[in-house]
Amino acid sequence: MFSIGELSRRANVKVPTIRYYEDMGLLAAPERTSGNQRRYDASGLERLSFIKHARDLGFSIEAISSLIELQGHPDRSCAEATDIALAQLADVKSKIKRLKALERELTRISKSCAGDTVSGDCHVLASLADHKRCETEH
Amino acid sequence: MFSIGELSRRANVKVPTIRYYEDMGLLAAPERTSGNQRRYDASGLERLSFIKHARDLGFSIEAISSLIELQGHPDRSCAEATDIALAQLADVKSKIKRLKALERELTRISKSCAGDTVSGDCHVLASLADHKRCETEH
DNA sequence: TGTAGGATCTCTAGCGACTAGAGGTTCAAG
DNA sequence: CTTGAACCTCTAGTCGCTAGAGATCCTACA
Repeated sequence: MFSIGELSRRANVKVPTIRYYEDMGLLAAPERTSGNQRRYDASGLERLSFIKHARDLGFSIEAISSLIELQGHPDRSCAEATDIALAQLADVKSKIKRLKALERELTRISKSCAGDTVSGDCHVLASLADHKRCETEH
Repeated sequence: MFSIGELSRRANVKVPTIRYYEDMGLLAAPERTSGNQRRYDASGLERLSFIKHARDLGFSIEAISSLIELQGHPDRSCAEATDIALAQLADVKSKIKRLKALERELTRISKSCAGDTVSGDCHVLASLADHKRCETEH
């Protein structure tokens, strides 16, 4: 049995975040000492590590809720979990696509100025003012 | 002179967002009719288009504030604008890098399950539970 | 056993960049 | 002059935390 601070160190998740996950229903409310402090065991750490890993991979709290729900029903099809993971993958892919378009445009805009002019004649500002100067869609 | 709704259509920015930009000091408070409604001219549209384009490129409100400040002082060096653009580019690049790592991991995780098992034996859930199964850092 | 002080508790508010809604007023067309 | 769409301000909600206040608890050391 260990404290919330110890759990925080072991899972590498900040203390207020742990309490937030409990409020959100991701983490079961643990036992308390007579003085009302939380005391966790290995299963609490395991659960929190799951959440942390999923958050690191960009899953929303809601998606993680669904995944945890599924864990609690080992008889249900794993296709649901795969669906959630695939949706997350699609989301990541579309973000990458969009960011790459921005990268191209920002590279072009940044290069347009040698840095030796005054801002009244600045191509960076001009490029931002006028979308038509853009070479790709974004 | 046109209304906020007309400005919204022309710049493709929602009405409440325009008012929000005004509150944040990005957009100058425009003239008002005797009935207290906002009336914009071409310069308002130009300014809002600048803001919209910069937001689309991922610049923060704060960064846009700085850029607008610079526009107001055409004698100052354009190097500041370039710096802001380069910082934004660096941010975009690092986001791409991180998302690509996630993409690899999510692809692997998603593929690990054919979808015909029950969740008690689901590799997606197992992979999320155990970071050590990951092939790359993320 | 007393005490110091770090850890914990709950609660509220703030972040960024909006978005939604309530309840009221104004504008423009017919 | 009436109708109703568009406008006004204000507050609260979104997501996933994070920060702070003020109070209580736990533990190690003297």
